Amino acid sequence: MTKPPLTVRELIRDHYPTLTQSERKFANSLLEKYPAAGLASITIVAANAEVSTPTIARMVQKLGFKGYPQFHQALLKELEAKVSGPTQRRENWASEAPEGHMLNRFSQAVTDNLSQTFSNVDSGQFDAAVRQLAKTEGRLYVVGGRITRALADYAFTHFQAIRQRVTHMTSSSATWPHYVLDMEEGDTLLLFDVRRYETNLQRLAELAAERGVKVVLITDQWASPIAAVAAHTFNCWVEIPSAWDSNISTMMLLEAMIAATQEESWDKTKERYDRLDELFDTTRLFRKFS
Amino acid sequence: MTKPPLTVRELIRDHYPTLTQSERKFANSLLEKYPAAGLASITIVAANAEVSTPTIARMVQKLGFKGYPQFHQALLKELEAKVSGPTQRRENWASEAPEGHMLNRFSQAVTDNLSQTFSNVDSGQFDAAVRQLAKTEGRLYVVGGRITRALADYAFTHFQAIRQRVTHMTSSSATWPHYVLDMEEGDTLLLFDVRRYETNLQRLAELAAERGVKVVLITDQWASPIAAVAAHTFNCWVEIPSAWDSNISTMMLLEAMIAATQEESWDKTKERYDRLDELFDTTRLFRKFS
DNA sequence: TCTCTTCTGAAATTATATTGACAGAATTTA
DNA sequence: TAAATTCTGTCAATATAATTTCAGAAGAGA
Repeated sequence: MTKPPLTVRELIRDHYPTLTQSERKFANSLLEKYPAAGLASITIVAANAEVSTPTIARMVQKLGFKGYPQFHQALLKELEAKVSGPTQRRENWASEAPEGHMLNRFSQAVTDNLSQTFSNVDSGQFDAAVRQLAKTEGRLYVVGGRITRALADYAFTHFQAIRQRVTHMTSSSATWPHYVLDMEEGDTLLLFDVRRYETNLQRLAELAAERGVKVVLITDQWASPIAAVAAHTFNCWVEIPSAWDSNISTMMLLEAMIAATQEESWDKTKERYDRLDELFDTTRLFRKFS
Repeated sequence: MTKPPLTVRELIRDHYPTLTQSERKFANSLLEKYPAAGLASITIVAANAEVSTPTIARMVQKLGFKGYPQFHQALLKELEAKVSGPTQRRENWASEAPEGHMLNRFSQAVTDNLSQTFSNVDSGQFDAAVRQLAKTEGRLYVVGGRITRALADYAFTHFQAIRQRVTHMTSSSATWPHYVLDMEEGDTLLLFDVRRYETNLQRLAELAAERGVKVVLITDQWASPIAAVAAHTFNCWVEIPSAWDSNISTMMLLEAMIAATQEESWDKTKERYDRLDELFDTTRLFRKFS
């Protein structure tokens, strides 16, 4: 039988009647700013509650802890559990595959990656990057590396539908100088670089930055060296149980950017979409969706 | 002028490029359990991240703190501010972006899609498809449509690393007959088709199936008509708050398949990977990952 | 008011945390 | 491959934290 570990909050409530005046002073101060008010050193905590350190020491022993460090640790465990708790919500959507099946291992890794990636995006940076991507006065160049070429391609296809003046720089770096020649201030370079970082891409980014082009970099959690010259950098978590890296979080961030860019300039975009639809109907390339 | 107090998370993000390997080890462990992993004593924190205490001390100084205690205090201040702030019941893994922000709406939609997709995969089908994809006796053809071309490209790049005899059929359908001419029994066709389904792709699938080629189809939740001739069909949920469809779940399934295929034939694959690595080293195209 | 009991914090003691110096390991560069 | 650089952990020193002791303060009851 596993014992249910009481939270410190509950412990305090239980022992409150037996606490002395100064001890209550501390108890109140902790409950008010829980758990932060209990996570500093005993000295600081005591000063904040305006009591002496022995008071705190005696009280945590009353609560059942061996000493202040143990009490501190208990608070920390609680906090940790709270933060990592929701991740376990994944249980719901595991498929019927057996425990160690690739599908389940994979879903776990992907969930973690997405979670990490999301919580590390700075929404200010994101908004700024989106505004940059929506700037139709300048040209938008898109480029990726060996693996991320596919993502660049995906980005290109979508951005092309949203706005004008989009260029996909082919992955053959021999042609890049021609593009650089035409780059000018106000242009944007959307660049994908995940490990193994490519020196070609770095050169390209440096040249572009020199010419006043704003570089939007999408990279992995370890950050490509290009971050040094990029106007906006985004880190995506990419680790999976495999010899290579996953690009799902990268794709997710990219799609979020596309969606936001579209929203940013919906008036202009809507018309483009309608015209595109018409064209598809005309060419009969696609079946009508039923 | 009020100073904008950067969060520790932001500080880490800003300094990440200049961090050393062990410092990143700690940075990752902290970001993973933020802020709990940084609120114990330097000794404990170091042990948890599996680095030495001086490493931590050096790093927090890099971040701009005078010493570990100052760093600890900064984390605590953040925690305190968060608890007393208005956004107390923040959604689990949403970033710090406001409620209705695109990032948060997007994360919700993506989570739902992945969840749906996962719980609708039949692990038997999955395993069977993987076995088919790992069959190196036959040739593996990969093809996608207007949007999914990028996914096909991604699949091609990875499968090419894993096995021999892989062909990416370009999206220009004019060239397809040439490929079909050479298709024979035992070959595999990995095909992506999401709405709007493309008639070209359907023709192609029918022709291939007639010739005894096993078709592995990755499509959306409404299923492309190609499912009728496919040996294995997988449905991916693709709806997001946008005028277009998301391909994150599609990508996820694809990556899971690649990972499983690689596992299936790891003995053969490992050697290919090593050789590939050597080649990259030789060409110096990529930086060594540090 | 006095005395007894209980509580509290100053100070001393002990334990632990933090930092700095250094040398070996790992990595990059020539 | 060898030299130079950078990184990383061990160890010692120093500082700080936690605990214990104890004398005085505060309150309760007579």
